[in-house]
Amino acid sequence: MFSKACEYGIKATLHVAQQSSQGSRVGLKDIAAAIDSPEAFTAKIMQQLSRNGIVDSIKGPNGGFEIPKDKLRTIQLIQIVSAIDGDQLFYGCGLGLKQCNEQKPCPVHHKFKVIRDNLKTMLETTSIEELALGLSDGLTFLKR
Amino acid sequence: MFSKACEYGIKATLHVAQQSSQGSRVGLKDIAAAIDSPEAFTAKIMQQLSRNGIVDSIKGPNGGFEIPKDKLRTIQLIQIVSAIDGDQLFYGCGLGLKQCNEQKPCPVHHKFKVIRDNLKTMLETTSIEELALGLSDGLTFLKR
DNA sequence: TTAATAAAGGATATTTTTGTCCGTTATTGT
DNA sequence: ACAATAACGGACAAAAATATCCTTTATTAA
Repeated sequence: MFSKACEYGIKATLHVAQQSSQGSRVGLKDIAAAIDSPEAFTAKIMQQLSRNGIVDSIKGPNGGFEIPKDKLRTIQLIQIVSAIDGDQLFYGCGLGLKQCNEQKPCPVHHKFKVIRDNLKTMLETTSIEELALGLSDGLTFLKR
Repeated sequence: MFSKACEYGIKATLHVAQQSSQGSRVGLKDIAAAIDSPEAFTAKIMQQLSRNGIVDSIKGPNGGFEIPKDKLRTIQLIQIVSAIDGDQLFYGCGLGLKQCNEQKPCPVHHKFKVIRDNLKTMLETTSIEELALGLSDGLTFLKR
């Protein structure tokens, strides 16, 4: 469904969000440990998230990554997915046709549209904040 | 969503199905042309489909691939996807966790389950036959 | 101002996916 | 039997995704 990079990106963002909601800034090592991901690769993904304005990055001692508390509520899952994997998943043809639309649909076009629209809506309406809450409450997990 | 191999596999199967419903057997060249795919790579995929009993393959002159008419109705999309991409898409964790279930769910577990179940049901209930019909009727297309 | 810290970024390596090439095997018609 | 046909299968090649390494840049505190 999502690329490995995107999976890491979502998990990393959620960890940063959860820590930010507690007022803590987190470093790369901490993130990689929390989500069980390769550190250097995760660094690349954090750069993408930072460039896309999803997390703030601070250099130097006591630096790290954070998300301002008032911003938590405004970030939806789809922003992370779009930033890392693009939006081919939502708009591209399920069978990979260059052009596929209502006028000239592939055989699965209509059936797929329903699924993709559901997925897109779910990602659009799911905030980082609500998911981070589940982590804080110990109801959900980022590794294992 | 699906791998390129799987996209080719679905398109190839549908082309074979459509031709089989007209009583014609089709060769590799014909398939690759019909679905606009690399011939040699498509050959590998046809082998997988053949080994998995999704298409029959016949060697020698006038050989090629076909699906017995009475079998068309019984093949669902999910068989092709499972044969080529496996069922990680339906059962694996959306964030790539090794273990992710009701007891120890990832943050998107519940929201994802809905989407994946919808997808799985759609693939389980969509037959090759009905999709091939759309092709025969000129309502849907395998390339462009 | 220097040393330490931590992210940024460029270069490189590894693995997986996608794609190609070519000899082998089975089948058919002559 | 023989030549032609077409799928099979193994080896190889290219591209993309994943992952690592190392130097540079910014920031902080002593």
